[in-house]
Amino acid sequence: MPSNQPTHPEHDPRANRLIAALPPAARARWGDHLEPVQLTLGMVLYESGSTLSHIYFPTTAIVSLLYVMENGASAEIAVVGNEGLVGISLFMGGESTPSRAVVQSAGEGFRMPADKIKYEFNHFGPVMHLLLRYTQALITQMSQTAVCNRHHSLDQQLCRWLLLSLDRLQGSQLLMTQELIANMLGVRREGVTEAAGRLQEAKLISYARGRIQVLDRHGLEQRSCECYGVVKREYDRLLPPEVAE
Amino acid sequence: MPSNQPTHPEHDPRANRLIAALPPAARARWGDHLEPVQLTLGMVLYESGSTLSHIYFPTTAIVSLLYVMENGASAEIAVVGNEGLVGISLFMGGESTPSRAVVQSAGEGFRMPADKIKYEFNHFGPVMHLLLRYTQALITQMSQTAVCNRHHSLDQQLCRWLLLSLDRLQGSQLLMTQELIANMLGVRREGVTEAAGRLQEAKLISYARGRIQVLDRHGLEQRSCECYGVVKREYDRLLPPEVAE
DNA sequence: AGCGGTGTGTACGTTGACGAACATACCGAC
DNA sequence: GTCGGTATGTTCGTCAACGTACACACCGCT
Repeated sequence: MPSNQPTHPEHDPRANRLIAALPPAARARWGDHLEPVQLTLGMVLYESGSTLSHIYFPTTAIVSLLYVMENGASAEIAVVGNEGLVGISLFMGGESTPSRAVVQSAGEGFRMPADKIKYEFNHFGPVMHLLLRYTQALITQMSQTAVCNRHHSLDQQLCRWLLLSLDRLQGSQLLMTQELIANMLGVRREGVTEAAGRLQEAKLISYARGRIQVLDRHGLEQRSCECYGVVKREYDRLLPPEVAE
Repeated sequence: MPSNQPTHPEHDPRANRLIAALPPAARARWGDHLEPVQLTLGMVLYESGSTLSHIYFPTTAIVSLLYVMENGASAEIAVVGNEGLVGISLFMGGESTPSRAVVQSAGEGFRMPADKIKYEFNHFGPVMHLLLRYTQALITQMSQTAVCNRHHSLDQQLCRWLLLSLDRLQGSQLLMTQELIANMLGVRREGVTEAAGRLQEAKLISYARGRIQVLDRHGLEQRSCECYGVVKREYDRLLPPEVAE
């Protein structure tokens, strides 16, 4: 199936909104250091506690930051797509985090060596400020995940999660088994089956064997909790479509 | 009771570990701009969406970052004491956040005007790096709150919360009603009563009318989930007792 | 055509937290 | 000492999610 897979025919870094928002001078500088990468389903970009070698900028892929507990259960902390980057700890100074980054939806992206991004961060104010604003948006997403885990029903959380994923993809289709979604949300697979069944019955989605088609995006937003909106608005506020140069 | 209340007889900024970790030159510079403040129970340091005028450095007080939902229910995102600061969005660039900062345990602290901290952050590398490392530790706490909300029992969460609070205070006593704890954890007050009753029965704590005495800290750690340890280790790793100058 | 693996659906009892309602206990002020 | 407010304790039915177990459906392979 090499037809519909965009096997990087001149893969453009600007497909990542963070890179697109860079000042032209910075984008020109980065060109040399950005390496296109295929991000395959399940690929681990970094492991809990490991020192990162690269920072990743997804374009068509989606990456989950998740924490894996001692007993093996997991919970998603945040999701990163073409609006962001994976590996903030490199420029935040910690070099590693207690979480893991896993490719949740296969696709492409770019990566940049650790030393290069650190140099950029430390020597160019506009780059630094852009990355920090993104980090603040990410913090909001993490916070809201905590709130959502505490107060909202599985149905609401599933809606939120579908919407967050949808925003980071082109089109209205997700390739994602219920098992995988359950791992992300940190719930039972059966629970996802039931919740998804209810959404399907309400004609909001239709799915079959790992292929979820969103039929009524507005309906999903209605059924979702406020968390989705809070996160979305904060990303829009902190990372406007075009960042002034 | 003016005897045991340290009504700032030469209140030392270095009681805040972040300030203590500053290079001497920076600490000297900051002296002029740090204003001692009394932080009273329930005081709101910033409100969701509001632009911050100051950044706060608690010394003996504890501040909760919490999100208040549309229906009024709340959930704590993170807790800040003498190891940190309140108002990261000032230097992260967002100016505001969707959360609220409330004084959870009365005490003292210092504050610094917004423009001063921004200037320090942007012009002095060591200051910037210290603040960013702190921010990463805070991110870990937020992430772990999300995980804990998903997977752990109220008993475990209460232990985690007591330990986190204890680490940010001197002594082994907390002044905190069960009602307040319930608001922080985002659970029912009755649930806290029951969980606290179990802890009391196990001789780990004793409390009476808003006064919680921790009797067996080690026991609390045993009963807590892994989340407490993960957060603690990450703070220790990112903010060592003395930061090299 | 048959087979095995993967993904999904359904059922059952259990449980931890919920919402609501109410009972007690303590403290300080008058 | 009484009173009122605040803090804590207890109960009861409800419910969403859990753990477990198993049935079915679909896909690609030989």
